[in-house]
Amino acid sequence: MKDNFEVNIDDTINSGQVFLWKKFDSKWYGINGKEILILEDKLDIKSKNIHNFFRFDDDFQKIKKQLSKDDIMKKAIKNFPGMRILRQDPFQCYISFIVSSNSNIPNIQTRLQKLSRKFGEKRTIDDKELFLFPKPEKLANASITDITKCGLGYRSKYVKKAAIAVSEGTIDFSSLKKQDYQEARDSLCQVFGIGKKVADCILLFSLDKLEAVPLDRWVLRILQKYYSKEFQISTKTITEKTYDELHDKIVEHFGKYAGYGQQFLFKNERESFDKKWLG
DNA sequence: ACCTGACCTCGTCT
DNA sequence: AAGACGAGGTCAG
Repeated sequence: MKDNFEVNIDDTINSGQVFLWKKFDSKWYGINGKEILILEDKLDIKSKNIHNFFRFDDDFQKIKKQLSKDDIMKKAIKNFPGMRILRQDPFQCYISFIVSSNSNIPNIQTRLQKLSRKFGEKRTIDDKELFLFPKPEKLANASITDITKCGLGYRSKYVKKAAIAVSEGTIDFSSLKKQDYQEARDSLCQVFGIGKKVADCILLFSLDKLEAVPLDRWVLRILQKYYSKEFQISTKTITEKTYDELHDKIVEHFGKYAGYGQQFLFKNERESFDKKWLG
């Protein structure tokens, strides 16, 4: 029996992994692909969807214990002990992070909301109008002009091409899940608009690759601030090469659940700067 | 191989 | 109130 009470829903949703969530009164309403999830203060872990989404199949205590290699990480875990990594719908996750590049959370959220409203199916639940995430075919057939209307800017062509790759079967998420981390990442990086960072987000948040560690501006800043000796960080900008070198060092230090670790550090640091989450 | 600049858009700050 | 700034990167040269 897993510790349902230990999950902190607010911290989990507001940790930059999901964007299509909104709180009405005390309930969270969220879109996960073609599902709508509604969360109250207690999670119904008997629900297959909830069990899967919150990764109750992970041994969370063991993961936290394995990650606790140093004081910085211990403190981050202690501050947000109920934050989990979610297992998202892969296509939604894939598009979400393609759209995230060179942007911020409020902007990402707006873009995804507009995309869903324009291209997703409408559902009415509890008097609320919600839109499912668009299907791959729908985005693949959309015009660049219409996608651009959702505020994606130069990312519009990334989204269209990426959606085509999925609808044509060039990208197949169930195969990627079966591949190992490196192999799956290489496949994702073939897609126009996906670099290593975005690939790592997709792998960690939807394809069960817990050793994926997205190295973004924040994580870099965190590593420079607290781990500069540990990981011998010299450069300020991430290049193709330094990305992989750093990643290897991180996995070596934190182990195979390093992705969870990244999430704790990210959440902890951003909270200390009082950055905005979902609005 | 590496490095640098450009890039759409929008919320936020001044 | 208008204008500048920068944000969970990626691509092209």
